[in-house]
This record gives sequence, structure tokens and C-alpha cells, in this order.
Amino acid sequence: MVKQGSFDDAVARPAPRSRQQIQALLKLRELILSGAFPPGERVSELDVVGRLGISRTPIRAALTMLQHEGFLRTLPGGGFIVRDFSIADIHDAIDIRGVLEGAAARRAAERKPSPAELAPMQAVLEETDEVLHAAHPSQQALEHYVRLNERFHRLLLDLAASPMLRRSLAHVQSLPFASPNAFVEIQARVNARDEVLLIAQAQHRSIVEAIALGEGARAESLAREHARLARRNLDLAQGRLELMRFVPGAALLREAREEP
Amino acid sequence: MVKQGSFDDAVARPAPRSRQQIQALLKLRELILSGAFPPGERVSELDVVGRLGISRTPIRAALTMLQHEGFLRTLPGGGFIVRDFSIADIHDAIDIRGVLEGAAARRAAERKPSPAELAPMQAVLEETDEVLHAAHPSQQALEHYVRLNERFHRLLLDLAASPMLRRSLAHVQSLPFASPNAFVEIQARVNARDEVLLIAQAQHRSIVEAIALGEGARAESLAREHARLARRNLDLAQGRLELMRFVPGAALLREAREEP
DNA sequence: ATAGCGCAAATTGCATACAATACCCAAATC
DNA sequence: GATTTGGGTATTGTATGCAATTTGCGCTAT
Repeated sequence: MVKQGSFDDAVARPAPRSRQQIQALLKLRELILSGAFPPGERVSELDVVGRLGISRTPIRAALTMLQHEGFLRTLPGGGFIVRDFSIADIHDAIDIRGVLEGAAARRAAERKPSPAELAPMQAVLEETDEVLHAAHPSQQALEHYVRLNERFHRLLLDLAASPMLRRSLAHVQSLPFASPNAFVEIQARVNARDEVLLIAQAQHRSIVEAIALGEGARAESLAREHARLARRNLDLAQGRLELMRFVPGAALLREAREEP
Repeated sequence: MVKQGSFDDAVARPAPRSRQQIQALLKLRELILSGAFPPGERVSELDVVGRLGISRTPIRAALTMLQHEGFLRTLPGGGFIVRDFSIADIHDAIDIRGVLEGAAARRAAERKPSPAELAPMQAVLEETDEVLHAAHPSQQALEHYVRLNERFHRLLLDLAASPMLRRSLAHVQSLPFASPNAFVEIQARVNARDEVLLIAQAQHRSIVEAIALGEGARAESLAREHARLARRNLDLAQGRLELMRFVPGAALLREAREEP
């Protein structure tokens, strides 16, 4: 009934088809995210060949994939350079994620899903409640929460039943700091009592309620506001270097320099 | 002041860096859109090599680009297959474009651009008025309108000053039937008196007005509604095969078959 | 001293040989 | 007769040599 997957997850999974390509993609992304290739530095194919011990062909493929994911820019004369990101870029990405998830929530609501269809989300809500209330702050509980959070957002997207929305969101979230879980780690460190997580959970509940009632506009604005929580967590970490280290892709961040 | 381009137009221009890749991409896309490779058919590399007289390397690059553009899907065992699209897919793509352009309009309004910044849009509005009122329906006038329409939508995106929005919209519009100009041709054929174009122009005016007044919510809903015009034009053509031929990418359309 | 020109080195783009893998059909066995 | 297994074929994945382009440096001339 819920026709989906039509648009292919090829954007989400960059669909590397062989072992060498997979290895090259994973290792290279890891190297970039860890700062081994600083932003602004040119990434030469032969350089990567030397570091990974893989021949140029699969490495070129991986470079193109990383370009589509947003980590690399192409140079006019050919070749790639590592992108850098400003805080404004992250704000921007989070906002667009909010717009898209808002659209997903609206479409989910307008489809008026049956209780049976909503059951998986309800289950996530309840399981999250247990995690938040039973367990005291622990790394394990946090990881459990992260998994549940991811599941919630995936189920929301499923309910929207929109291949194009799926494709667009996957594209946006290929940037690590645009994912729904991007700042959970930070928020847990800044606020041991998980206050923000409780707020997030309340928002999840409201979104599901709005969807169940078919209240599209409400669902949309709630989902948008929900994305703002990530911005808030980011702003909390702003300026505190010991926290900014936990921002995904922190190595690609350029601190705001050259202010008048 | 309007920081832009940060996110790279690499998604818009798939950034082929050499002549062979460009040729392969353009010719292959042309072949697919013209129906030379019917939907569902596997596109073998050697087959394309035979048809285009270009070696496998640039052809592989072109194939992956076309996959990212949405025309091809990857097969589990490797290789590509031509995608097909349903009317529902087109509706979906148009809706998401509406969502994104709505977000663009809102952000433009919330930035409260100065009259100087809005001048280019005002100029487009006036020039479009001239085209719509002076000229009687002619192919030349229509082409002029198409150019102006494209300019309007590009300027709107510029005003939003959001790299991520730019990237996402480019991604969505890589599918030809998701572009703002996709159905202008059809509408002109179905309704010689350009009624719909007048409506579109009125909507353009309202959007600019809302932006100028800083009315974000109004600008957003207007832009969304504006995208619905494309849907309406598509629905007008629905079922009339002599019109559906003019839908961009018509060769990739699968008519709704196997209904219960 | 500086600007412009030209050559050399480095780097990407292209082509192709070779390897690995998936697919298909046929044959044999249960 | 159905199922499974084997091999052969087709197709994609990988590596690398060669060509073309770009970049940067040094030399020269003004």
C-alpha cells in the first residue's frame, strides 16, 4: 500500500559495487572526517593511492562519491579539494532538514495512516520513554536512545510515502552534521540530566499525535521546530572548544575568522 | 553580502571535467530521454561503447552521473537499468519542488531584502508582463516566457541565500519533469489564450510582494501553490496521448497498467 | 626588479588489458 | 521430472600505460 523505495536508495547508499570501491570510500571518508586531509587541501589521486594501496580507478570512483556527498569540491582544472564548513552552513543544513522532515510529517498526516501503520512509531515512543525514565545517564542508554531516535526519523519518512522526499533527505543527510542524531552526544555532555532529550521526546509524541489526527499543518510545524533542537544544541557548544570536538565532521569546520 | 555558491553547483552541473565525459553524458542522456534505451532495459557499458565510440572509462563516469540524476538505477549484481516513472512520481517530484521553493520564498522574505536586491525580480515581472500582453501566442514569445520564468525561479533561489537549498533544488530538478518550465509547452498547446501563464504571473507578483513586505509565511504558501500549477498542467494532459508526448522525459513514463 | 614567456614536472583524463564475478544453460543425478 | 551442479560466456571491476592538460618555476628581456 505504501509505495516506496521507488526512487532508489542509491543516494543514501552511494552504491559502491565492489570491494575496492567500498574500501576506498570508507577509508577516504574516514580520513577526511578525521582531519587527515585538512579543508582546503587538494586531494591528489596518486596521494590517496599511496596511502590506501588501492589503484586509481576505484579511488576516482570514491572521490566522485564523496563529491556528491558534499565533502569534496571539484577544481576548475580537474581534481578535488576538501570542503570546509561554517557554522552558518550547519545551521542552513539543519534548517533544510527541518523543512523536509516537516514536509514528511505533513504528508504522513494527510495520508491519515491507520493505527496499525502507526504502531511501530508508538512502539518507539514507548521504548524511548523507558530509556529516558528508567536509566540514569549512561553511555549505553545514550546509544540506545540514538538508535531509537534514528528509527523514529526513519519511520516518519516511511509514513510520508514519498520517494522524492526520501531521496532529498538522504542527500541532505549525507553531511554528517545534518543527521537527526548529530548533536545528541553534545547535548548529553552539556546537560547531564537529559533535559533536551525529554523535550525532543515530547515533540516526537506531538508529531505522532498530529499525524494520527490527520493534522497536517500542525505536524509540519512541529517537525520543523523539532529540527531547531539540533541548532540549539549546536549553539550550546558554540565557542566551547572542548564540546565542538564532538560535532560530527568537526575537522571540516572553519572557525569564523577575518571578522571586521 | 549574500553568501552563496558555497555548496557548489556540482550537483547542478555534474562537473564533468573532460570532453569525452561531457560527450558521453550528453549523448547518453539524450539517448535515454529519447527512448533509445527503454525503461527497464539494462544499459551495458560495452553496448554504450559501441554506440558512442567512447571508451569505457568516461562512459562509466557518465553512467554514475546519470544514476545520481535519477535516470538510472543500479542492479544488485552491478550494472545499470533505466528507471521508469509513474504519474505519481511526477506529482511527488513537483510537490517536493514546491516545498523547497516555498522554503526559498520564506527565507527570502525573512531576510527582508532591500529594494535594490529585489530590482532584478521586478524587472523580470515587468518584462514578463510585456511578453504576455503584447505578443499573441507565438512560439517565439513562448520561448521568451520560458527564459523569463527560469530567471524568476533562479532569482528566487538567489534571494534565499541558502547553499543547501540550492543544492537540494538542483538535485530535485535534475529530473526534467520537475523543472519549473516542464509543462509550459503543454499548457500553451492546451490553452491557446495563455490563461494559465497569466495566473502564474499573478502568483509571481504576489510572491515578490510578500518577500518585499517580509511576509514569510505568505511567501511560502504562495510558492507552494505556484508549483501546483505544474501539476494542474500535467493533469490537463493526462490521458491525452498527443499531449503527453510533450512531457519532458515522456519516454520514461510508464502508463498506469495492471489496475485491479 | 619585474613582467612575460616557455619549458618541465606533476596530475588528471582516457584507453585497454586483465581479473573477478555473476549469469545462464546444459547435463547429470536423485 | 525436478533439482542441483558444473562450466562457459557475458559483463563488470581493477590496474596500469599513455596522452593531454595544467601548474609552477626559472629564465630572459625590458
